[in-house]
Amino acid sequence: MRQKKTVEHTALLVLALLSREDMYGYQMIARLEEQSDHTFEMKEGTLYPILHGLEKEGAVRAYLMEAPNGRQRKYYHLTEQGKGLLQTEKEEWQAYSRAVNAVLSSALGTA
Amino acid sequence: MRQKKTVEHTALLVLALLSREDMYGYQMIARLEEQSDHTFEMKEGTLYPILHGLEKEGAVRAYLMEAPNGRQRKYYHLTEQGKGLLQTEKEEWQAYSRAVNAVLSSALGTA
DNA sequence: ATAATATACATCGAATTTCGAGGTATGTCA
DNA sequence: TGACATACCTCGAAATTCGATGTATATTAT
Repeated sequence: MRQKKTVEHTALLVLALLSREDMYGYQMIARLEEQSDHTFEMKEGTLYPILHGLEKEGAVRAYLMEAPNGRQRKYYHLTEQGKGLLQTEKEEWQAYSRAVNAVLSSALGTA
Repeated sequence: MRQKKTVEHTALLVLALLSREDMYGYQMIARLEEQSDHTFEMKEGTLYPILHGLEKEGAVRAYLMEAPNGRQRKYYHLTEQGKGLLQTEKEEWQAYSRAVNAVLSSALGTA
């Protein structure tokens, strides 16, 4: 049904992660898993296209950096525009979440 | 990324509505809109296929009833099996919601 | 009386989102 | 040297929702 645009919460999660620090893809998957207590297991086939989309929109900026061991990593940085997007999507999530809970709380006690 | 099965919360909303009383399709759309403070605007093209699916699964049972004005309506009743499904999906939603909030709360203050 | 609107059901193709499977390459460890 | 983890990527398939469209009946306005 989705309110206006989308309940595409995956991008929201990525933006939230990047608001703390620059990160690379593989790292995001791991962070999401720990921070969500193993509820989220985002797949690479989901994440990479999202990152590319956010980059195209100007919400993130990518740069290559070498890890201490010599491996090449692609870090993503949240732009000012991305911060705005995060704010918007966060509010959308809160409205969505509030609405689901409102419907649920009027449901009869399934424990 | 979805935890195990699905974040298909639409069925959850329908099941929650039916836990209170039997309802017909058109009524559900209206109830969802008011109970969610206009956040949800479920479309008929979304709802009817879901109802048919839930019926095939045995979560709801349909019956025809004539409205006081003579119009024919198709009411849906939540079965015992449907109550079990509601319970399961409710728990899934709670885990999902908790996880999103956990990631968000560790994000930097976007107001 | 008639036209417009609201109610009420339904289906179908298109768009969006996510996954699963597969591919490439490099670093580490047995 | 082979196995495994890290790290990036793409593509087709599956799932979900919407928009459009169709049918039919009741209500309201003209």
